[in-house]
Amino acid sequence: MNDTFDGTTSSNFIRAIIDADLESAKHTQVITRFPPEPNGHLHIGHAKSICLNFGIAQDYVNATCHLRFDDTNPGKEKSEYINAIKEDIRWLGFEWGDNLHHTSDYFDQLYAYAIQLIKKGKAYVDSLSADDIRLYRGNLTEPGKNSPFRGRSVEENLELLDKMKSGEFAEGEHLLRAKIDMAAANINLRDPAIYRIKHISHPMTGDKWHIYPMYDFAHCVSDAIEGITHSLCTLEFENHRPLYDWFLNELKTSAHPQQIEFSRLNLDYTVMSKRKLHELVEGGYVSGWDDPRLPTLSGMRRRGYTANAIRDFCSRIGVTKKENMIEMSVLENSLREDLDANAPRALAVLDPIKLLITNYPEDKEEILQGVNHPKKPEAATRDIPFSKELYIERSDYMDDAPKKFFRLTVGREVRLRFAYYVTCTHVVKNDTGDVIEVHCSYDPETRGGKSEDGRKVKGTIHWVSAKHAVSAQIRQYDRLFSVPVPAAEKAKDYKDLINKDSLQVLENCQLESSLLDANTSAYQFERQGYFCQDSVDSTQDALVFNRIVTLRDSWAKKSK
RNA sequence: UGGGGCGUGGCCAAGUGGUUAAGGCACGGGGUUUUGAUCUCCGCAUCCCAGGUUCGAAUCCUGGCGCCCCAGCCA
Repeated sequence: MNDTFDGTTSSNFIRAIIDADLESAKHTQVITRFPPEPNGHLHIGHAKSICLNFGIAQDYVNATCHLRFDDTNPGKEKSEYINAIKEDIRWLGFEWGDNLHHTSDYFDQLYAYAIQLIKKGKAYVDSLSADDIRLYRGNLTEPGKNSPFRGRSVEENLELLDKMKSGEFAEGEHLLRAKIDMAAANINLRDPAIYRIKHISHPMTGDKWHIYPMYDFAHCVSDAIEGITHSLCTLEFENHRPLYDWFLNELKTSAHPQQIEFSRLNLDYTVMSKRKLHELVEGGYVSGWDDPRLPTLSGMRRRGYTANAIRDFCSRIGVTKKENMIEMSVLENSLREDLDANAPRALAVLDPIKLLITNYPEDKEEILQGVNHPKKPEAATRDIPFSKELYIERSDYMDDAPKKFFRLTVGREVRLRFAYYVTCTHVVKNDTGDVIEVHCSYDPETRGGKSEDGRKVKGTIHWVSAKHAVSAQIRQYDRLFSVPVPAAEKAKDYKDLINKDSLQVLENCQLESSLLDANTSAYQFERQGYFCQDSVDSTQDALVFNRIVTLRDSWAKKSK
C-alpha cells in the first residue's frame, strides 16, 4: 500500500503500521475515524487529519472511516457546527456513507461500562471539591494522595452514581473517578474523572442525562464499540494512551483499537488554535468563520482555495511525530499548481490608467481572440473587444525606466496581449506630476500580437478596452499575521500582530467583459494572480472578486 | 529538576548497518515563452554533540545537549 500520487509519496509511519497489521493478519480490514468536537469550524489542521483518516479508508481495500461527533460536553458544543463540519469534509472530497456517529449514541453503553468498573472496584464516586481534587492530585514531581472517599463500597458508589445520573446532586458535588494510582508518574493515571455532573440538556439526548462522560473514558470505548482498528490522534494525547488502554483492558471490550499519535500541523503566519480562532471571529477581527484570511476550511473555500490543492498539500507535508512549522509557500505551491492547470485565463486591470492609441481610428472596434488556457487547446478561445481607448496597469508604465524594464516608457515598444505592438510616444501628467494618460501608436501589421519581420518585443502587457470593460471591486488578501509565529511573541498579544494589510480593497478595477458571466470557480487574471468571485458579496451589478494567490513574480523579487 | 515524546539542509521529509544521504518547498543561476506565469536544466547536507562497537554507522551502544507535551469536573 505504498501508494503515490501526484509524484509525492503519501506513505508514512502510520500506514507502515497498518501494512504490518494487515500482513500479520492482526486485522483483515481497517477502520479509522475522524472525531471532531462540534464546538467550532474545521481548519487546515483538521484537513491533515481528515486526509490521513479518510485517505487510508480510500486507499486500502475494504477500509472505512467513520465520522464521529465527539459530543460529550453539551456546555461547549452547538449542533449548528455539525452541518458546517459535514459540509467541509464533503467539500474536501471525502464521504462517510452510513458511518455517521455521535459519542452520545453510546451514552447508555458508556453508563453500563461505568457500572461495570464500579462493580470491579475500579471506579468510585468522589465527593471532594474541584479545588481539593487538584490539591490531592499532587504535581509533576510529587505524588498525589488518595481521596478520603476512595474506599466507598461498591453499593454506595452504585447508589451515588445512580443519583448523579438522575440529577439529584448539584454540579461539582460528586464525580465518578477511575481507581488507578494516585502516585503514578503519569498524572493522567491519578484517578482520572469518568463522569461529571452537568445539568445541561444535550442536542442529541435532550434532558435524559445529568452526567456526561469525560473524553478519556468515552473516546476509547466509542472506538471499541465501532470496531475502529487504528485510532489516530495528535501528539498531546500520547500521555493519555496508557489510560486509553487501561479502560479497554479493564472493560474487556470485544475490540481494542490501537491509538497512534502524530504531530499536528502548524502553518506560519497564521494561528490554528480553536481558542484564537474563536477570539478572532467573535472579537470582530475578521468578518466571520469564512473570512478569506482565516485558515478555516470555509474561509479558504471562500477565498478560492481548491479542495484539490489542500489534499495535495496534506500529502506533501507528510505525517510524522516531529513538531513542525510548515511554510506558507508549500501551501501556495500546491494551490498554484492546481490553479495553473485548471483556471481559465482572463485580462483584468487592477489599477487602471488610460492608454490612448493615437493612430487608431476613433470609432473602430475589433474583436480579437484570446486563448482561454495556454496548456489546454481544447479550452478554445474567447472574443476580446479592442478599441482606441484602453486601460492598462499603472505599474506597466515608468518614467526613465531601466533597460530591463520590459514595459512601457517613452520610446519603448511592447505587445498588448493578443492584440498589437504599441510604442509609447508620450504621457500626459496632472499638476502633481502623476501620469494620467499614456499615448501610444500601434503597428497595424502586428494584429494578434505578432509581426512578420520577426522583430523582438520582449514585454507583453495586459489591457482591457475602456468602453467594453466592466468594473469590479477586488479584495486582495495577504497573510493574516505580520510575523511567522504569532504565538512565539510572548511579549505581545497575537491580536496586535495582525497584518494591517491583510485585506486591501481595490475599487473600480477594470475587467474584460466576459467576466460578467464568471462562475464561482477560479480564474487567472494574466500577469496578476488567481481570483474568484466572492460567494457572499458579489452580484451581477456589483462584481466582487477575491484574490486567491498572486502569480510568482521573479521580477518583483529581482527588483527588490 | 517526575513521566512521556522528538532531534536528517532555511522549512518539510525519505532512509531501519554497505545508497554519490531520495523527493518537495524555498533559495541562486541558465534556457524556452504573446502571462517577468507555466515549462525546463543546473547548483544547494555527512545526518544535535561526544565517545564507543564494526572492515563499514544517519542507522547499533553509552553519555550529554536541545525542543515539545502532561498537574481541566476540556477535547
